Amino acid sequence: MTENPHPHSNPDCRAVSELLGRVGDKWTVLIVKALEAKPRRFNEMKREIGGISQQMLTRTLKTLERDGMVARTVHATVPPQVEYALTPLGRSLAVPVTALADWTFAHLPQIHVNRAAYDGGASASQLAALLELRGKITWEGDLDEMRRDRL
Amino acid sequence: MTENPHPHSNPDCRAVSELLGRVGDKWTVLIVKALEAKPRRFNEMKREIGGISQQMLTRTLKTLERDGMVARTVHATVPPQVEYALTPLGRSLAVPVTALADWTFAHLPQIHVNRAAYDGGASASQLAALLELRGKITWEGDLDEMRRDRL
DNA sequence: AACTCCGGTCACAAATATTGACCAGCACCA
DNA sequence: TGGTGCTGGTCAATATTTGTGACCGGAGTT
Repeated sequence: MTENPHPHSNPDCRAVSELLGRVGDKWTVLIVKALEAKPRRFNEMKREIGGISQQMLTRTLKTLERDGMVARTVHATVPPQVEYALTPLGRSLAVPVTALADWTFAHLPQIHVNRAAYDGGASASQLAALLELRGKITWEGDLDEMRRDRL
Repeated sequence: MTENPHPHSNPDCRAVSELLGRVGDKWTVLIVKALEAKPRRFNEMKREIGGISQQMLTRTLKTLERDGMVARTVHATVPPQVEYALTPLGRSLAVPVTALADWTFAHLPQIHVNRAAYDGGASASQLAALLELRGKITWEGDLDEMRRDRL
């Protein structure tokens, strides 16, 4: 309590952690990654990301817009198209976010093996063998279901 | 639809996004950052991070352990001490996570200005001026309260 | 004897995420 | 002329996650 000479002690932690919660958010990362390539329209992103609900997409985009990372442009065309693009700030965010996404992608198989091993050593070796053979998980959902059953 | 030559198209997206949800999680980031410096014990972390409930700390640590990023060691001493440390995988995760945390810390003031500006241009300029003068927000909670009032 | 710290777990309440329906306008197709 | 689908959303209800406070046993402290 009386001691906090740590580099990231309480006062900063609070504000940083709040922002981290948004910036490191699952959907935020995916949206930033998507917009990094090129600006997109609403449903275009929805389709590409896949698995995101309209509401979450709307909400996350609105938050990102508020934070000044995404610019929202309404083209008053026949069917009103709304284009989302990364601002300079958003583009600077894309750097660490991309790093995180790349790490995630690179270590995904390893983590699935770890999970299987943790959940029950029984079939873990088999799964590990499978992974060795295939180099990558064929359909990640299968593994997820397996672990859910065990939990 | 018929076109998805994108580097991160749907099938992978699902698995990646699930993992991103954990890896980019607010508490995960803070825990990894804390453990990056040195291994810690349970209540030690709880005190240092501050604002995390026991349950969330337990839960997050358990998840990290399952994913093989954190090693849990129980010292069967007089009061059983539990030490958490980053595994090699965890340490490799610390790299992008640190990058994200650093970005967050660096751009925190800017984002607070953006938010204030978005919420109501009225006091935004004043806030911006304040920020210019101080170089950093004195107490972030104040700004948060302001924006909450507006929403 | 009463209190506190250790590392949790449990049940419950509150916040948050996701689902699915719906909206209005226009285009395409038959 | 009516059915279908696309545009970018909003809304209510529900599922999931997160946070709260109490409790646990054992040991040391006062």
